[in-house]
Amino acid sequence: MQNSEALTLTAALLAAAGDLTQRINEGVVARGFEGRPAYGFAFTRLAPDGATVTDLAVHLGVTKQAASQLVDELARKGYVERRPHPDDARARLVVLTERGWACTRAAEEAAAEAVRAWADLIGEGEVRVLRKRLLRIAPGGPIRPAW
Amino acid sequence: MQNSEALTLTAALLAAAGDLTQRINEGVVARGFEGRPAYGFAFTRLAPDGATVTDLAVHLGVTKQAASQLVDELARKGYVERRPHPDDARARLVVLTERGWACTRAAEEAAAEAVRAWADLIGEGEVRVLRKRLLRIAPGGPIRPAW
DNA sequence: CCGATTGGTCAAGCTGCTTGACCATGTTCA
DNA sequence: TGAACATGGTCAAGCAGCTTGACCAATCGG
Repeated sequence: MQNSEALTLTAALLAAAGDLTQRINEGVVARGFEGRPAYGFAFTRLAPDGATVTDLAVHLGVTKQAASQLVDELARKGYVERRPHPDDARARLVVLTERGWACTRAAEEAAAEAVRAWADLIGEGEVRVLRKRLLRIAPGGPIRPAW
Repeated sequence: MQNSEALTLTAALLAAAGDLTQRINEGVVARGFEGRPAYGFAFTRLAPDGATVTDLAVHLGVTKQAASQLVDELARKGYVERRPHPDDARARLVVLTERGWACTRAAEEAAAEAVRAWADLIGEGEVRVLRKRLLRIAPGGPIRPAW
């Protein structure tokens, strides 16, 4: 492989990720929620049964202070609540509110819609393959701004 | 496709892009250059014959002020020079210095090395396919932080 | 040849992150 | 048991990298 092709691949990855992220956010906003892209990725961690700020920080690849600020923001907008942790009095469990669930569903819808546009370009099967390869390559990579 | 899979795909894209970007930057630093990931993407635009600040801004998806600041930074570190533009006295042509070329080559090497690690995981052919699909999907997407 | 456009910079401000300090609770082990 | 250390969380301050706004010089278009 020629050298510059590797940089091209990186640029293409960034472009694809940025494109998708942007479309999802626009879709969420269009559905009546205010937010920035980070919300969706936070939701995927909070979704099942909630998580602690530290959990969230690890998932997003930021400091716990940054995660705490994000939670503040989400709470201020009514998407999440901080509850006492059942097992550990130091910790607080961050859980989605009803509105938070609604926003999560909106994000999933918007994401599915954006991906559908890709499927029209390269086929649904190829999209699935793409996803599979990527998960294989960077399983635990940071879900963060790339630069 | 189930809804949440679309968000997973996005996360995987971000993770892969972030992973690769990080590795490249580390590789460049390890080769004795100081820099941040944006440099590499700037270089790909400046590489052949230079470019104007506005060109660079479009390529990176930022304002021309931001691009100008980046050029300041690159110039301060000796990677680029601002020259008068041959055809347009308003414009200035930003060109790579010898050190800039060296850093560009280092970035390409580091990128190739990082991608090689992927080839070990999914095969070189698959990497090529991946690149092809991505270029098809988001040809002119913004080369920018995703959120 | 004059108004509108384009390339570029300066200045100020803001957002989202970081580092550092700190407190409360939990865990470990002599 | 209790002293030392580890862990979850917040508050505060600072900073990097971007934005908006204002402006100047050069070019283009009628």
